[in-house]
Amino acid sequence: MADKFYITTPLYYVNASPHIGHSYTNIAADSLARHMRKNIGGGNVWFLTGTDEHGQKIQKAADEKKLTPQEFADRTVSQFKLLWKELNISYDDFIRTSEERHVKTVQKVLEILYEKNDIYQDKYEGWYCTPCETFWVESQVADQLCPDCKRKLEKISEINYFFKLSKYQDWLIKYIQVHPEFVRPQNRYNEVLSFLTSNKLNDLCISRPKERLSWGIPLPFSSGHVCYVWFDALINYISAVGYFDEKNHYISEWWPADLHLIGKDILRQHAVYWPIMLAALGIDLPKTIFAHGWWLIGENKMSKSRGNVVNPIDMVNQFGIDTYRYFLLRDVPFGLDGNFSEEAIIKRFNSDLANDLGNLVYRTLTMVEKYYQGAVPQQGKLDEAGKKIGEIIKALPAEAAASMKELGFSLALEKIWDLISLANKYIEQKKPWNLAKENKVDELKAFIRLLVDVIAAVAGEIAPFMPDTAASIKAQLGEKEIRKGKPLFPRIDNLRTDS
RNA sequence: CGCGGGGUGGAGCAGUCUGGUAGCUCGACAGGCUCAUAACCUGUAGGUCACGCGUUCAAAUCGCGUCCCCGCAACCA
Repeated sequence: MADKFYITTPLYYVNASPHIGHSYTNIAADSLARHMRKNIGGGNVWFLTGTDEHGQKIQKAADEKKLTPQEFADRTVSQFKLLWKELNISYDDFIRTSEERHVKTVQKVLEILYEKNDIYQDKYEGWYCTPCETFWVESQVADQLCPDCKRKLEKISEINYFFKLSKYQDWLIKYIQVHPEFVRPQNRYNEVLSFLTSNKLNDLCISRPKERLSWGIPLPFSSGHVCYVWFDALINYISAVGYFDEKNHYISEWWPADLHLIGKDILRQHAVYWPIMLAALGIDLPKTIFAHGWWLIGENKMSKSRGNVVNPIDMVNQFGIDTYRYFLLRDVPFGLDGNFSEEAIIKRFNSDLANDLGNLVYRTLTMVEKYYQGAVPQQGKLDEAGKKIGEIIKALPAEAAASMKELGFSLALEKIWDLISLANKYIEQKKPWNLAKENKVDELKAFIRLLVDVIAAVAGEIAPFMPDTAASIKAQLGEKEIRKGKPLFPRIDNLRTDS
């Protein structure tokens, strides 16, 4: 039974400011966390996010700004925290890989695996790509260029430590085969499985010599090395919510994670390295790793070099928090890539938020004011169409929950909007202004009350996605008397094309 | 023989696995209504489902082939 829900986002690398992609992951995670809190109780949900702060790139970036790596990281961390506040991200914990609790756990993990001989020392001779921080074996390299980035590789020879990924490859394949829910969506699952079955895993080099990199977690068994960032970073998921006891058993009230939410670019680390690390430690695996898609800017990939990176704060300032959250979760099915543009946001804003939702709330409350001086009437006898809407209201939470279970944010919102649209149609059908003229008192009362019930239900269901809007609607509905406010989403006038 | 995604009314997409009236949102046009944010409701137009061949009683959907588009340096969700 789902009596607890532990959800994580990736730890964001602090070498640059947050962008739309970071915000996408956290908004999705936040909506899910809020949804689950509603369903299983706030105390049963744990939502973790944080930052990944070690490694060469951070050290380099810090050097350029004449800061220590820690000072540099602190600056970016405050940007992330500010953004999460702006976006109403309700995380329960924020972990930084530079924190003591994390460092200690990583070192413990290293010790355990070293004692177990799953980490071994070897002389590494081969090719190293400094910008990528990646090792390559002879067979992968052509023309002394990095297979990934095509830049020149360095030939190096040094003592390093390796984690025995290869030992667990067959085990992992079997595990994934019998756990179809381990990686989602389906295409990513297929991708991982085919990668595992068609390649032989190399052991993972998990150390970096200190002379090359000092900004990292020191290996407990070698004073000359620090830990490779990915190996360090993944451990956050357990270092944040538990500890190892004297017998090296991992103790946690939250682990295993129910969901690791990630972007599609970091699937391999999460679906291959991480489960093997856990298996080697004798720790349960997370239930599901879900890799979502990317936002393309117009038709292009977002990239710093193209200079088309979208700043989430700008979007929030321009369109509002809830509009931004709604757009990201509604416009594209979770898992697929999407096209981001201001035009697309405006379109969604005007049609879904202003015309459908905002207008329904506004027109309904106006009728409550006009016909009942602001007092919401009692429920009454409904016609067939009205009864049907009543049933849909009752069924909506379960409908939305079913979609959310599959991380179908877009679908869940569609279902909510189906009700909104139905209500708008029903108004047209009942013509309340005629009921009022014809003095059909009971029918009008029951009708208006149904509309209010629709709005209340909608407010309840959109709360995980648009917390402020939901709160505003609830406030406007009031206790006994409504307190109508200004339109929730005043239309954005397209004619205004100033610069 | 590189890998992957895709080509469905003006735009964006669903449908393809499990063949059988081609659906949704936006846009356009017309009408209705007035409680409402020029909103809402109804209706209309618009598609040889990239192309060819094949399987089948029947193909957007299955098979084979062809063409075209996008991504595949780093940063990074």
